Formats: sequence, structure tokens, C-alpha cells
Amino acid sequence: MAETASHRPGRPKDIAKRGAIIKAARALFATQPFDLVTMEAVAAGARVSKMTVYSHFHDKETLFETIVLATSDQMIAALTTPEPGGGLREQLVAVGTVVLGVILGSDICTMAHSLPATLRANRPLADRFYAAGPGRVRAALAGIIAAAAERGDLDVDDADRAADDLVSLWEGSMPAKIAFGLAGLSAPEEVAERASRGTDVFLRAYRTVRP
Amino acid sequence: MAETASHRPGRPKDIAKRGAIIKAARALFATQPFDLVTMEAVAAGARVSKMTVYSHFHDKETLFETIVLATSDQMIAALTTPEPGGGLREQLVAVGTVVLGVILGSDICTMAHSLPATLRANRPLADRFYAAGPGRVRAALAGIIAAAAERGDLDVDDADRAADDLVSLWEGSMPAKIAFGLAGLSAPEEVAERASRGTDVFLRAYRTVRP
DNA sequence: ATTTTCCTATACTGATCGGTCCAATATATG
DNA sequence: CATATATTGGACCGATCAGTATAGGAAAAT
Repeated sequence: MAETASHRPGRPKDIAKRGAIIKAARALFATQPFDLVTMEAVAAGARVSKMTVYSHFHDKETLFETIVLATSDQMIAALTTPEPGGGLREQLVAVGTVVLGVILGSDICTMAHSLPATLRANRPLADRFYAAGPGRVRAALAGIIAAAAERGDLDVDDADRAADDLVSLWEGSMPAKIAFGLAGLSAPEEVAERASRGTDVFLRAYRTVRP
Repeated sequence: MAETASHRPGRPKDIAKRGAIIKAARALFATQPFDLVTMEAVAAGARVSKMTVYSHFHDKETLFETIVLATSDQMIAALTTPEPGGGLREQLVAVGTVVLGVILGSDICTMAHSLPATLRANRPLADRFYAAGPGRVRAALAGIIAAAAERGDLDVDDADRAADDLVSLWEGSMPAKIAFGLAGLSAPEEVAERASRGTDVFLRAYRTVRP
């Protein structure tokens, strides 16, 4: 069935331009609310004609959805880490480093703060974004924590809330500060340090009391 | 010097209308990004003519600033609680209940999420809002925690980060969920429950190890 | 070479919205 | 009473911007 990708006559669309448009649009949507982002600005940022933008994306809404979904996919890809075999602390720190790296090391944090207001009118998209990002992380962590509790390594009553606690301890006030522009994106060393320290606090709170 | 409030001739401005405008504007700004809020909508919401809005506030920017500052003041007022004399846990739970009540029980949570994107162009206002809200809370908590550490009631190395941890544990993922519309404003019982549970987790992590 | 499609540049439309102007009316002071 | 200001409702201006139209040129397929 499937021939080479393009079996149509004529000049094919330039896939690179599509990527440039997405990249430019993401940068803009991450730093400005939806309505301040003009299609002209997107086109200019991608070094492309406005008509080309409209040839790749039917309208602004579609472009925005594409950005959100692409960001969701990016989070999913980054957060799907193979389970290491190390001890519980190493495992949690590893996950935390990845999670914080995604959240604090890219535009996602800023974007996530802009999203809710924009998506008040597009509930399904908001759900999908949340599920792909924060929701996914917490679910995965709850699994790890429940397993550790099963083994007697942790003293946990409610794994979901414990997962919530852990993520909260990792993040601290950083997302808010970044969103408010009071802190820049975090460097990898800071990410690692936060993941490590947050995990320690978490383990102190939920350690098993050995008799 | 000061006579009665109005010594000018002519009809005085209706202070109640000003309040209605602020109230309507806050509701709108809390649920929509800045540019989607039309002055017509504000006027309609306040049951007032558009010209009246402009007679009380020179332009949209001024109105928005007024809202943000009023919200800041509201937070400051709510967060300035007299110190109770109870034990450490009771004290922390009391503060946490107030803090969470403000954050999760009003429009502030939604608004705080909309603010950063809008205020990218108005840095001083963003600073002031953050200082009045999250900044103030963390500073006050750091003081309480440092004092407790001094007394040997807590084993804390960095009071500021510990305060960060405590607030994070109180909040959990609630602010994000509310902002995304995945959770409604919290009822007082839930607020109290969260404050209590978060404090317990915090105390387990930072308890002093009695030899 | 020819055809088909893409890309650019520019001009344009239509709608929205901030902000103003104005004439009529209401409500306060003196 | 007269006077000064507030409020209203509507018409209006100007700017911005999403989206369209068009025409000429560029690139790839056959």
C-alpha cells in the first residue's frame, strides 16, 4: 500500500518549515497569552510567509492545539524512563531528575501556567495536557511508592497522596517563581540537587519505623 | 485640615459603583486572560455604563492594576494572623488553614495562574503580587520554623527551604488542578484536612531525633 | 518540458475592542 | 434656585489582527 512518502506530483511541502513554525509558535505561546501571539509573529519567527503558516495549520486554534499536543508528547517521551534496578532512593531520585528536568529546564513550566486560562474554553485539550504531564508523573510514582510500601520499605497509607507529596517536594516554589519570572530556567545541577533533597525529605517523612 | 470627605460641589462619585466595578472585574480577570476581558463586559457585570468605568479608572491597565493590588492587600490582611500560643503543630496547622483557605477557597488560585503571562510586561506589579502572597507566607513560616529549630523542636538545616517544603505539602497538586478546572474551589473541611495532613508529613520529616 | 504544487509578498476584508465624544438626565452642594 | 459634577446610552474613531485573495516565481514530480 504505502509507496514512498510522496506519490503526488508537484512540489512537496517542506517539512522543515513546519517544524520551524511549531518551534517559533511554541516559543511565543510559552511567553505570551494566546491572544497576544499574532500569526504574523509566528510567521516572522519561523522565517516564513504567513500564508505558509495557514497552509500547514488551518487556523490559529489548530496551531495552538498542535503545540499543546506536541508538548504533551514530549513530556510523555521524556517521562517514560526504563526502570533502573537500584535502590528505592536511587530510583526516586532518577525519576525526580527527569521530571524536574522537563518541568524546570524547558518552556513547559511557563507554558503550563499560561495554559489553564487559555484552555478554559477547550476542556478536552486541558485534560489531555494534564494527563500527559502531571497526571502521568503522579500515577507512575504512586506505583513505585505502593510497591515499596508492599515490600515494607515505606510506611505509606495513601500512595497517591504520597506521590503528590513527593512531586510537591521536588518542585517547591520553583514553578511559581519561573512563571512569575522571578527565577530563570534551572541548570541541570540545580535540578539534580532539588531531586535529591526533595527525595530525602520525602523518605524521612515516610520511612519505615524499624522496631 | 480635613473637612468632611466631600467639599467639592456637584454630584459625588458613587463609591458603591466603584466597588461593583472592581468586583465584576476581578471575577472576569480571574477566569479569563487579560485580553479576553472587555471593558464592555466589566461594565455590564457591574450594571454600569462603560463611561462610568472610565470615569473611575483611566484605562484598562489601571483597572487591572487596581484589582491585583486589592487582591494583594486581601491576601496580606488574611495572612496577618495573630500568633496563637499553642504547640508547634497547632500553630502550623492554624497558619496552614488560613493560607490554604485563601489560596484554594477564592479566585486567587485561578488568578495567580493567569497573572504571570499577563504581567510579563509589568514586572513591578508581578513582584508586588508575589511578595504579598507566596513570598509573605514563606517568610513568616521560615521565622516560625527557625524558632522551633532554635528550641530543638525541629531538626532543620535551612529554614527557608523547610518553609518551602511545608507550603508545598499543604498545597499538593490542588492549585494546578483548580487552575486547570479539574477541581473546584475547596470546601473548608477539605482545607482543614489538607493543612492537618500536610503538617503531619512535614513534622515526620523534620522531627528531632530524640536519643 | 510540462505540470502540479508550494512559497512569498502584498493588499484586502471583516470583526473586535479600547477609548472618546456628545447630548440628556440625575444628584449632589451652596 | 443655580451650578457643578456623575451617570447613561449610543454613536463613533482608530488600531489591531485573523483569515482570504491574488499573482508571480520556485521547486519538484512525471
